[in-house]
Amino acid sequence: MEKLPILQFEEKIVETVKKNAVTVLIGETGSGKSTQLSQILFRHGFADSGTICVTQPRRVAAVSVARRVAQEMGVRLGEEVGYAIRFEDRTSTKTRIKYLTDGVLLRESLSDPELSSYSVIILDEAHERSLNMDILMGLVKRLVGIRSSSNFRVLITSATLEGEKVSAFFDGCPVLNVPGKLFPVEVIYTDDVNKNFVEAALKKAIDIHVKEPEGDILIFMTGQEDIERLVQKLEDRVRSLEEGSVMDAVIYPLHGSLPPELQVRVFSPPPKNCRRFIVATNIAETSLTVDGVVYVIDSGYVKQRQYNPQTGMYSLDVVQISRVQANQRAGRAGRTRPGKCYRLYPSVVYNDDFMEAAVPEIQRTSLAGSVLYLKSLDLPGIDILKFDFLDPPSYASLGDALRQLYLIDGIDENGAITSVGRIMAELPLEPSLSRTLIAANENGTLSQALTIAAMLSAETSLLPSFAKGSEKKRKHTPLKLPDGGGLGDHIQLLQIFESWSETKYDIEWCKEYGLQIRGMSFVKDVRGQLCQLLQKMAKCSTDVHGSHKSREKKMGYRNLRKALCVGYANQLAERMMRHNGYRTLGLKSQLVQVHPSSVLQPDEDGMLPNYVVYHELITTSSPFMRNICTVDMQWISPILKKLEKLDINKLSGGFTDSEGGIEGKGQEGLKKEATVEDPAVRDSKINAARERFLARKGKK
DNA sequence: GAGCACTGC
Repeated sequence: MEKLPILQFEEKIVETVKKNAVTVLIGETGSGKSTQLSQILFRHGFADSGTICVTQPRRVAAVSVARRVAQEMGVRLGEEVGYAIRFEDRTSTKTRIKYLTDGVLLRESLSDPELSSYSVIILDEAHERSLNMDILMGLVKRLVGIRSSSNFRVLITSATLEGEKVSAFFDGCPVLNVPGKLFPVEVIYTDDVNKNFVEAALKKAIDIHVKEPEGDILIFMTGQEDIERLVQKLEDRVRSLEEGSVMDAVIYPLHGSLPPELQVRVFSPPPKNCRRFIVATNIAETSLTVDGVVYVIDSGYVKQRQYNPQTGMYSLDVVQISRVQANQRAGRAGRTRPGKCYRLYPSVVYNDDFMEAAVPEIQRTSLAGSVLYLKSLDLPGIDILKFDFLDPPSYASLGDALRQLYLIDGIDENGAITSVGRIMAELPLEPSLSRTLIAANENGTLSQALTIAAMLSAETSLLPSFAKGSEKKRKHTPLKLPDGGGLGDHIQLLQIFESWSETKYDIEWCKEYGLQIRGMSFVKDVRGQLCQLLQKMAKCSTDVHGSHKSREKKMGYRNLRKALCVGYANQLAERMMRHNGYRTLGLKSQLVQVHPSSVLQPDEDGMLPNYVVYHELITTSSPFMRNICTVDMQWISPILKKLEKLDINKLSGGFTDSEGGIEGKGQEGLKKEATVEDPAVRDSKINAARERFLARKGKK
């Protein structure tokens, strides 16, 4: 085997790590950092006083890299080299090198805040900036100070463009560069800003197909819709080109909601003399690697989910990619031989408009869970509002998290974590669902609530075939699923799982009802894990098996919905007097609709229920509530009272040093947010850039 | 009458 580039730097790496508590390593794709770094340190005795731990952003990566390292070291997987991912721990007391997902490491720090079993922590692929990774970086930075007397070492690997920033965060620690083994990729820009990237991609792809030698083409689009459109157009055009003038072609869509058996098609080699067109989302950027790609076409866009802490609303927007992402996409063309990347945007857009890196998840998501988690760690002298993050979230976002947590009893009016909050933090669920479980345990409906929590955790992977157009293609229409009995989507989810469990988890049953088997077995696993955790925590007072099932059903699942109402205290809505629109009940009232996917139906008078709780707000074509459960008016009055008493300055307790508490800081928070989160600001920025570009072009 | 990008505990 050819020597991996990183091995030439072995001495340099060892020397640097010996002298420094923290080292940043910039390693391009193919440098071998994920498999070699741990082995290098192992060879030089860094595992003598503890385990070397390496985090990976994805489960499959943790497993496959561990397997590879075990093989290279000639040991059995699970012994000297092991891995730990959710539902699966293949480590033993012998383990010296341990691969795990960042989520698992974060959970471990709950029971061992100093992560004392590890002599070295390697945070791999830190530039992906997942929420877990950002919190880990903050925690690890603190550990470096606390464990300074020991030989505790930290390595952080990142992409080229972000390394210096990470180094600055770790007090200017050294940065090592390790080249990759990629082939050169020629980058070709367009002269114009393309209004329609589907058309532009079509033209470019056909152009390559006709003019360029063999090699597969990978095209980056934003989502299922534009992928299907482009695939259709490509098929039409390719068919019209046939009759011997060009080579054959096959066209594959590739995105997350594609059933797994269609996803894996891209891994089987193409027929001879046949060019493959793979039209993909950013799933092909990092998660899946397609061999044989020589040409990449990059639309320059990606679909991103963002959270607005002012309104509690999520939206899914098409946004410009970052330079890091653009380079990652280009790199996909150079894995097997020199390649070409066609960017469907001009170089000035790349240079002047693209952000260096994507907005990190910590600035795009609700922080209730993370804030609760950090509070539960009881870090002495650490105020969550002053926590040292690589990119701090806005004050608005932190304030929103505190408000949410207060309303569901996770923290008290002074912002201190409650005993309920501690239990919530132990559960691998969002706070609203863990609070629901606790309430359900108190009113005898825990078993059903567990099922709902598990179903919601897997929700997107359950109903794949509900997508547009697939109705017609399917051979038989699936049997009709339970409908929640007029009580809403949570009850429907419960009924679906219960029906399945009555068949003893029969796979055929899932097929008949059009449910994804993988999704359903994931639900079963999650439910099992939650049961175990709760039984361990409570010792006596849990009833995870549910002896009151039939009684609950007769009562219209009253206690269960009551428990949901407690957990979703921050997600209440009231129907408007004369129509079926709703207004959310909270600090900022929003006008929202029931999402069309809901099972909730109007009654004989054409009216929807008066009061509901919802799982999330999402703006697509307009603002919607997704996953809705009916509740009674009398359950919500205590919540409304609590809402009146809410004092955000008290909640953010201790954060009143100079500017009069979090409200005073709020403005700063808002401003900051506008630059990273507000779509309107982003759009005007794109337009301005477009104008700048056109003006420049006009001068020539 | 509308539609979910991608991960993870």
